[in-house]
Amino acid sequence: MLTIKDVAKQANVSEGTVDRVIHNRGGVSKKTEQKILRILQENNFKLNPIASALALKKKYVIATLVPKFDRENVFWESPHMGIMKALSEVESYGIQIKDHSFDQFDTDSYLSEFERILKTRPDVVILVPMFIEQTKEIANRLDHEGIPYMFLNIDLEGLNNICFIGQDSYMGGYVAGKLMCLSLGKGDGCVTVRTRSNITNYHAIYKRMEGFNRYLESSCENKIVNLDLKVDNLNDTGTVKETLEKFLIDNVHIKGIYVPSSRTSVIAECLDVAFHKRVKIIGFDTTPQNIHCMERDQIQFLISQRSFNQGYEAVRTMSDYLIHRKTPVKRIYSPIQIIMKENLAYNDRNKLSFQSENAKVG
Amino acid sequence: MLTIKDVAKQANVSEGTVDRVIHNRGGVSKKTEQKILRILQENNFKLNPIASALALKKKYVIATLVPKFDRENVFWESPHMGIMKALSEVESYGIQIKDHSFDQFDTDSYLSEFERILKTRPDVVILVPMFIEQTKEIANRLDHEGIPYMFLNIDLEGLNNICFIGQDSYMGGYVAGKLMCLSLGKGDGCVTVRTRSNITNYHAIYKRMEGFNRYLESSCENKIVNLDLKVDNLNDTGTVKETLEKFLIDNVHIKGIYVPSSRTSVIAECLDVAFHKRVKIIGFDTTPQNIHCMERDQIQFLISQRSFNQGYEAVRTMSDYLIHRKTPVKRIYSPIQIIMKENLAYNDRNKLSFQSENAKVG
DNA sequence: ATAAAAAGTGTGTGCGTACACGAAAATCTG
DNA sequence: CAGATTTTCGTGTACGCACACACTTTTTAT
Repeated sequence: MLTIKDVAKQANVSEGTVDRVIHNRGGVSKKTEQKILRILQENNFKLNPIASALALKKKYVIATLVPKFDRENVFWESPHMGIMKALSEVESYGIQIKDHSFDQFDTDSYLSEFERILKTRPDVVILVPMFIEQTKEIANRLDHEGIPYMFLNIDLEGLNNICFIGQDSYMGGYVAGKLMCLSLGKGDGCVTVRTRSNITNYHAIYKRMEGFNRYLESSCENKIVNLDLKVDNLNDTGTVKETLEKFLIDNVHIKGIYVPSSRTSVIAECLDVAFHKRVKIIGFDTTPQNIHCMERDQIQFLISQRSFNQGYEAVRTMSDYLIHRKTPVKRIYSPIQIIMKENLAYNDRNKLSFQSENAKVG
Repeated sequence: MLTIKDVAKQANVSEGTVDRVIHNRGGVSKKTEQKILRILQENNFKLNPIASALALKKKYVIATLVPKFDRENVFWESPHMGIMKALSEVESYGIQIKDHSFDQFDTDSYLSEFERILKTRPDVVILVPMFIEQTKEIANRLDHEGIPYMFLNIDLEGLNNICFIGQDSYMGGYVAGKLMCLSLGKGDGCVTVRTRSNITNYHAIYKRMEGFNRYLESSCENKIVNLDLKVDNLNDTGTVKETLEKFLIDNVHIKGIYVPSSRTSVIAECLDVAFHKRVKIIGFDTTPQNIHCMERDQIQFLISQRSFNQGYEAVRTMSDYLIHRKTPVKRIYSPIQIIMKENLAYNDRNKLSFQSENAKVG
């Protein structure tokens, strides 16, 4: 492998001059520059990224703004772990992460946590744009301050984010629709369970419903009819159970339940065995609770989005952007994974191995 | 971040001594060692992997032995690209790759290429154990020479490989069985297409058939019967078409075709439109040809295994093993991905982005 | 006291980065 | 046009951190 020293020797200049040519720092005569560039190209010179990283003592700060996770809402733990995994890989390149979290049901906490971020003046921000209006405001401020930002998991259009990493929600719903059609027979129907508490994260949920309905209308041979059931509060399992079972008793042709959110397990767990024999549940994301239900045959399909990887890639992408000035593509779509009991165990190995690594340390 | 220098200062010894404690090189009195270890632990000291990599000028050679790919058998291109992608990431750590390939229908080329590998005396070998008997011989030789080796994509039991990376073929078939059941109705049947030319790669194919049959027997409500159809030579599309269409005409209840190999497209492409309306095809791997068929609704499902990632992870795992002495887990299972037309586009982004990166350069 | 083994030190190396500084050329001043 | 000043071009080198080998000092055995 050719080194800067070698190039310098060949060009009869010093290492410093070669370095300045490589990084376009100026202060080199055109003649020398051409000569050096020629040597670089002819030998297909590549910087040794290791040595480069070591010498580069510049520090970068990435701020993250991601919803809190807790026992009830565990989904966001996974991207957060991905972020931490990526951090462990890039921190020796001078990348620091200041992670901030907010209550996904409270716009104020979203904004106030953002204010804190601004004060620390990070180099870039990775955020989950949970609320539309507030995000517009935030984006505006960031544009004004000249701080680049990327959206994680949720996509909002018309803003100047340099990148989005996440699933195409519409197609996620579309795939769910196909799976529902496959699972049901002629004359069967299904129901979409909507929760008021999820209106905050309206965009993704809405797109998932839209895609689902579109498939049912356009491509389903059996002409399956999809009804709508509103549930007020998912934490009040008693009422959920009551509402749902009453609905199922009133509508005997319903053989499928579609839950366009990651809290599918709440629906699955409140149903009695008899109903599980009758209805297939299709939902989203492989949270521990959902996995638990799936293992016990209470959930038929989950559409998963490698959320661990989303966090991981977000940080890696931003690090590349900061260190190597590599502008990312505008949208990085996560795969639409179809998870069922039989392939569940082979999913998300990255996350699992990261967990066990950390377990060893702690 | 604490450095070796800091630790040395704290412990009143030189950097060299700290280094020897960290790497257990010996030559340090117990007293000093304890003192240093205490400081390391208390401050949760971690080596700077960047500096470490730079200082370590040891070179490692990884030899790979993977089937050739060409227009007819394009599957193996994908793991090979993964290998190259990983190489680009680790070559500055002193990792070199000598890649060797063999004809997957010719045991002699397998063995002779292996002989060449042995002569170069690599530090480790990554190989696709395509032939059982010959692989036993190879494994023996490697054991004898003390060269560690790992299996890629195909698993053979009872040998001393330090690791296997690939799919659980049995479960892959099992999942295919479930998808077949979902796709067919009561009274329908399906057929498994076997090719003689694939007997070489007997193991994986066999396991896929086994898993498929097991699902049909044990868990399929509709009691779908699976027949067997042998096809001599997949390259002779005329005969394949004839055999297959005759079979389908003779067995009108057959509504599904199961192809337990990556050359699913060959079957799909030889069928006339009329048959495509009637039968659903389920196969393996997202080769360009298979993708092409799927986009045109000629293939219903593909079980995919992230083969690009298999190659990638194989090299990364071995690099970790060589550089950090990190012993890998015995089996690293790839996900069992369910691919259909609707989620096809979101699959294997890694591979695509690697392709486009290389396109820019070339 | 001397040899031998053990313990510990000092330093050059890997490679790119960036700054302080030197040299040469170009521009300006009277 | 001599001399001073600025600009342009280029050099030299300390630094980041771990590694490993040659070397010196201390301890132990003889």
